[in-house]
Amino acid sequence: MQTVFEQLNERRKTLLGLIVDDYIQTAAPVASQHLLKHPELKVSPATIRNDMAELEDLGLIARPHTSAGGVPQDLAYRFYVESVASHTKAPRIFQVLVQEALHQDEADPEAWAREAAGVLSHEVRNVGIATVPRAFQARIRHVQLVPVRDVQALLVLVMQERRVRQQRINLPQPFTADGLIDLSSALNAALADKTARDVRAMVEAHQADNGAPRLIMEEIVRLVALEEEQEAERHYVEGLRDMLSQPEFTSGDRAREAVGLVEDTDVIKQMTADVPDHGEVRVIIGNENRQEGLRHYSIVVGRYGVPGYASGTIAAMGPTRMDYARAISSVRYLTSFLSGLLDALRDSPE
Amino acid sequence: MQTVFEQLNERRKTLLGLIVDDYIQTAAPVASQHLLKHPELKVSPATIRNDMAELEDLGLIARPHTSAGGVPQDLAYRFYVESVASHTKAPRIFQVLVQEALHQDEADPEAWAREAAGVLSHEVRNVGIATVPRAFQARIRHVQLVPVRDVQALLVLVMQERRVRQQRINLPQPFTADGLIDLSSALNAALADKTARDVRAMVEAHQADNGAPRLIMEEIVRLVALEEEQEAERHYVEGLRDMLSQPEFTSGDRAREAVGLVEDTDVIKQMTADVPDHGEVRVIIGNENRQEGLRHYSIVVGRYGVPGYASGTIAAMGPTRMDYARAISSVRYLTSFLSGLLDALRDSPE
DNA sequence: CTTTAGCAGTCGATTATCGAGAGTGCCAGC
DNA sequence: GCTGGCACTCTCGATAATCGACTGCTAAAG
Repeated sequence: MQTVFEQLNERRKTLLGLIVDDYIQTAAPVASQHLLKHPELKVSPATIRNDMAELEDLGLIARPHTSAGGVPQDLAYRFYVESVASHTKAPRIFQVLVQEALHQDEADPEAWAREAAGVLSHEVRNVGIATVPRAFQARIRHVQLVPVRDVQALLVLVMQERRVRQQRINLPQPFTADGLIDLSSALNAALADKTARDVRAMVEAHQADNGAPRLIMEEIVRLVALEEEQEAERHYVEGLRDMLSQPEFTSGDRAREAVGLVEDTDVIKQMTADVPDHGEVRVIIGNENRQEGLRHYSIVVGRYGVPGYASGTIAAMGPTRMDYARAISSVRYLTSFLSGLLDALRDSPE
Repeated sequence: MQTVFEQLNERRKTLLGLIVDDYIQTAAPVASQHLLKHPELKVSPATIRNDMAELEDLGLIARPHTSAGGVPQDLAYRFYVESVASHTKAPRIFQVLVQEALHQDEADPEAWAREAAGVLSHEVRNVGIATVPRAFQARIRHVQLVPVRDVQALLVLVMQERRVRQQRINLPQPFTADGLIDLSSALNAALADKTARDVRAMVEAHQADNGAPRLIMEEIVRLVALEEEQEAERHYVEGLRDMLSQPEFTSGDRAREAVGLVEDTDVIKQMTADVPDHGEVRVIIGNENRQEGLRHYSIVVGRYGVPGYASGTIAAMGPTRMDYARAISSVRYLTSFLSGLLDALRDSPE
């Protein structure tokens, strides 16, 4: 793949970059005459036409019809992302915006994710997605049973990285409020700092036991396991409206298709399932997507978090003709900023 | 307004009903010849044309152009809703569907709302909206402080109708886990069965006090008050995709407009703000909407709940040409079913 | 071998025209 | 008040024509 780009001389590389730039901005096939406006190109339109014919042969651009301008193909975007877009920095204004949006909810990772998705979608004028950070190995920090009624209680789990998970459970026998508090204390002593695996081992060690504690511990195992599973990732999706204002969605059919994709939680979940390492930003362009339906979309996805502790995902989704420079820099900035927040959360006093 | 309908003789009334019926199904202007298929009308097409001219004069139907069929206006839908649509019963299949969907989450009003919105949207092939039930006068059932870290805790409030509200709060001084449990017990003893007003009075009575308890109680007041306020209603919105499959949204612009409306939480909140009494179902048609943007939409909204105890809202939203009979019967069935669930929740053993 | 100039040719988009078909409005008669 | 009949109107789809934008190619120059 890389060899394709190596076949290009310098002029053709800059030409390709300019074509992608133009197309990203105008959404219209780029004509050779139009490219003359760029001062970098000190050649005649005929030369440009020759070069474009070459780019077409290499599969980098295509033409909607015989006498039309060039439209970048997935491969051209890949080139653009590798050579141009990755070196951009997020604009200062965006940085300030992020800081203001996220410093409001001091220590609430759930709110961070929501805000991040919103800010990102606005910035890239496409869909923004963020998952709530999830622990690598979920460890229990605190357990509490809150009475709801005598045979039902609310099980509140506070995880090591301060995420809170709650679940109503039915009790096998009535409990008084005091009884539950005692039970909570006992559970706490036994379970603090334990992982799902630990708890499961404890449950199995006491096969003979039954009654309330066992039932509750099984529920705890289930919740902690959920915490560890990919499927359980809570995510926020914002800015469908922004994406639909892009010219590729003027047709009603395309717009409807996009709504279907975004409303389908499976699609979103898969999108955030296979993410790069911390700090890295991955760009998935058009056909590189595994999912059929995303063939005309690109995704810029990054992971934030603290290695070995907790991590979440930030992604921008839009048509393949999206502003990669902006998307990549925005996602990168958001991941590093959120990582900082998470890190501070971890280091904060016990 | 009622007088307009009184000017119509029986035949014209059934004619109007049939026109609305047809238009709801086909989304195309209804021609006089097409109406002949209905056996109820034992007259010639010419007579029908005369009658339709009359309906047009009264503003009940309009024609897109001089030689086109009739399109019902808001007023005609109003007539249709009053005279026809209100008497329909929800089909058995739908009832079973609702029962299955809602019996899964035994005693979780939050989940009920989510499921209800989804089921409704599917049934009416439009957007379904449901709010989580909210107490009339929020009463505290139980208070619990769960340690998160030494200067931060999770305040969990269980309300009288078993809704759970949680909020992280910062503590003015470090607390141990045991200290928080003691504090929780004290708070519980003092606050069980109290309303926001009660708590506020207690706070004011102890002006001199300060420190943790006072701070926490102020937070409790805020939360309980939120519980009582309209703005705090959590709601679920489902089925945008279904609505966009309606023919009025084939144009990209219309589709985009709809997405904007649904993504705008303000619009949804206003929609569920002014609701009818328990058991009643209100239909708001086109221009009857207060909000400019909803001029071409209708909303079928109902309240469920137990009077004097708690209530929530169920609504279907779609283009004015929506299946009112189906929407009204579905909303009515859902409200009564959810009311039953809530009632059972209240009567359940302490 | 690369670049340039010029020109013919291609294709999409827009506009115009036309005919068919659907459906109404109205008039005259029952 | 209802009906039959007929002329008129308007939309919709197909076809054709024109315009303009751009390219591809060829041949000459660097």
